[in-house]
Amino acid sequence: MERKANSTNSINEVYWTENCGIAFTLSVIGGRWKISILSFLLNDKKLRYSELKKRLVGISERMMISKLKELELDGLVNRIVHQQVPPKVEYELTELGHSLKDILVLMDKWGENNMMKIEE
Amino acid sequence: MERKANSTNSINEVYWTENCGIAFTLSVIGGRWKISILSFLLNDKKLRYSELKKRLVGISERMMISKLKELELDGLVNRIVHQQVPPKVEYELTELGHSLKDILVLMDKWGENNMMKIEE
DNA sequence: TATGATACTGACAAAAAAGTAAGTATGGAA
DNA sequence: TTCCATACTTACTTTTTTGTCAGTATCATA
Repeated sequence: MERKANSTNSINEVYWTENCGIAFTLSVIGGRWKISILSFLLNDKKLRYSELKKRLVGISERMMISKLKELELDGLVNRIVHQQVPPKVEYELTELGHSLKDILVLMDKWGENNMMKIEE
Repeated sequence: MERKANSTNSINEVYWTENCGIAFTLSVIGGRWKISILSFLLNDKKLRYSELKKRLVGISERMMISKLKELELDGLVNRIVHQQVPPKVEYELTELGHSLKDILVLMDKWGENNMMKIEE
């Protein structure tokens, strides 16, 4: 979570995300959980925190919150808070989030088609 | 490099790459360097190890080799060895590698379009 | 006989990402 | 008055990825 601003690692990442659209896109959707979150929101339109968590098999509270927060900060998802107890918070894609649809669909197809060819 | 086969981390990754095309695709092109390597090979057709390295600003020998090896193992690049001294080794995309073109192009466009909207 | 060019290797260290476990706040229902 | 459900927090540990640095092999050429 804490990034060392001038580690070589960080310098390299910044260089590439600033100079390459693909690297930038990857920085936004990369990692273990973000694409799964985006996919579920793409299908289900709007989901409560707890509903999303149920779908994300294996995820921990910490990852849930931290990835949702990153996605929100990046403007890909909206966080809708209902003032009630117990709390109810829903998540949905923003327009920007929706604009990733083509990429996600293509990636899904490619994966489905080639999973069997590549044995990792 | 060494993965603990039954860490939760690894279990989660396996679960998602096996059950989700997108996650699988991400496992193949994710990380700091792979997409850059693929992009350069997509543009330049065929490149020597040293030529590729020059383009990959900031990369170390270790990362070069290890990422090239992974890409080769996954069947995305061909490694062409010329029997001569000093050594000459060229890398090019396979057909499978080329089939990622649409995804990479879309990702590039999306990144270029949205880089300014998202300030990280 | 030493040097140079190229494509690597390997042991180790730092950084980043992911996971664990135990909390907190709220107000209505039992 | 204690308990419950939900959406988080927080401090800490483990795992994974990335980077550093100093090698190695080959043979033609100087």
